[in-house]
Amino acid sequence: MSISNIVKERLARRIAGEISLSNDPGKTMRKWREIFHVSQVTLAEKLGVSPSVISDYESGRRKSPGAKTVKRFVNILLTIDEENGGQIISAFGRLMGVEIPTDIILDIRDFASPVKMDHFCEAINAQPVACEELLEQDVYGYTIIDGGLAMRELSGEAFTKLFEASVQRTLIFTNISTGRLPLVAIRGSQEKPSLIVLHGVRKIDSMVTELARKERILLAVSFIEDIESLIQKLRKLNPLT
Amino acid sequence: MSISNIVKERLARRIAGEISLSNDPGKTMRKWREIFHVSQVTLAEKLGVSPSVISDYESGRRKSPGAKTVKRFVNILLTIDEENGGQIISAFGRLMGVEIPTDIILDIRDFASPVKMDHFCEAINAQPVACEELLEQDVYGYTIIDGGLAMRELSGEAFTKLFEASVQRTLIFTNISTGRLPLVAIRGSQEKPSLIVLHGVRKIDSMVTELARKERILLAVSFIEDIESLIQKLRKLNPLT
DNA sequence: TATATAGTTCAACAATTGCTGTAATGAATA
DNA sequence: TATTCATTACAGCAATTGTTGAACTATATA
Repeated sequence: MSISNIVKERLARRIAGEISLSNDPGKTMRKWREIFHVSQVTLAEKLGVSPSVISDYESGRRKSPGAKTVKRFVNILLTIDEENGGQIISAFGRLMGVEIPTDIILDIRDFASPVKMDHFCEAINAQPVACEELLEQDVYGYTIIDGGLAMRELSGEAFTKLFEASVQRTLIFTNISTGRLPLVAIRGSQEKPSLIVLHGVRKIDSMVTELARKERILLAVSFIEDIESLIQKLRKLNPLT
Repeated sequence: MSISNIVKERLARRIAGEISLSNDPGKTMRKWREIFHVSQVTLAEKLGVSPSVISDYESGRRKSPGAKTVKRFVNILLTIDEENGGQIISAFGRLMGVEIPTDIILDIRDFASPVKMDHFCEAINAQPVACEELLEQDVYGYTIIDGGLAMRELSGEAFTKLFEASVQRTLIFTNISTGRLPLVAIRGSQEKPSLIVLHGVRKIDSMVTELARKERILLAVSFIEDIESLIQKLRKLNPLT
């Protein structure tokens, strides 16, 4: 069994588990479909059903998909990703050594080609607040984290793993008040993200900007309205085709 | 969120995932019900349904349980275990740091009170082949591993974790040919099981017995017919009540 | 502005689930 | 051996799923 197959199976189990245990399985299915950047139409095609089926699930008209449906759904998503080179599977693979609950990950993506940090920040209405001199450099992907959940559930070890998986990438923390915790956690990490974006901060802390400067990480604060728009804007940035 | 709650949620996700992705969800449900030592009648009671419902799933008359059913099923199993002190949850918790696929674990149990190794061996028709002088000592539980799967899927790190989680317990490897790999993997581990049972070995290797002697682990070979009987016999050993 | 593309909503209907209750089987034990 | 206890098997019924297909709403884009 190849390493990527192991990652694939673990990811499959996690997605299936998350759907089955969700209070709103349809919403969770949508989340995963969107993480895999598959349209309802394409998904329906591959499943051999009409698009309305997918919509009915996601909108909650069908509330409790059967095990068979969940299985087919998960397998198709993973197959589609494999056909496209397995980018999403491998992005998750990097996070797998330590068990990071998938529900803290709101989105994850590798770019088709590098994106300049200033372009990235612009896209999500983010103001740099430390290490602005790095704005010309590139990032190769991003991970959006539910900061509140992460604060509560992630161990130090898991944080380290998250940073290691984010080299040359952007880490976006939503749902946080000051941004202290992630920046304290990062202190002294060997491997770390190139760009950290905070979203939903109430007040920007001088301690936080100082830490970012010490670690030489470009820190930015996004003023985009809500998390939904944040995800949408980034999806449109540098698509595969 | 307490540590045991995190373990509980991870375990829930895994079980739910395993059921949904299984080719035979009913069979997987039965497996987990049995690991938690719950009868169909008790489970049905807690779920507020008739026992035939459980039977219909497990026998395959209902082939594809809905997400809601899976969720209720998993939650009830975990709740029942919590009411009994959470022994199974914590047994799995010890295995959680490294992601060990749950399907390599055929059964896992902590005893209500210590069991002498010779009594343990007798119950499963096992002949000691190394360190027989330890037969008077106690074990506090056991884990049955699908050896074939473990060989193929477990990393060295995961093996170490498995041994660490098995201190003062018995590790039973089924489905193996020589038993070399687990005993090589154990070499030099700080923490290790007290008793290793091999089941299904074709020929017993002098290298294997030597390794066991060096590590001072009682090694035994079980001649019980099949894995099913092995599981059954052990279930009857030193039950909770 | 026409024309894709993505998604929603819903009527309709067969198949299956989710459930009860009862009868039957089997195994363990007083 | 009679009596539990655990499980199976199944008839039967309401609710829901799984499915199609058509009509409809956005939102881009040529």
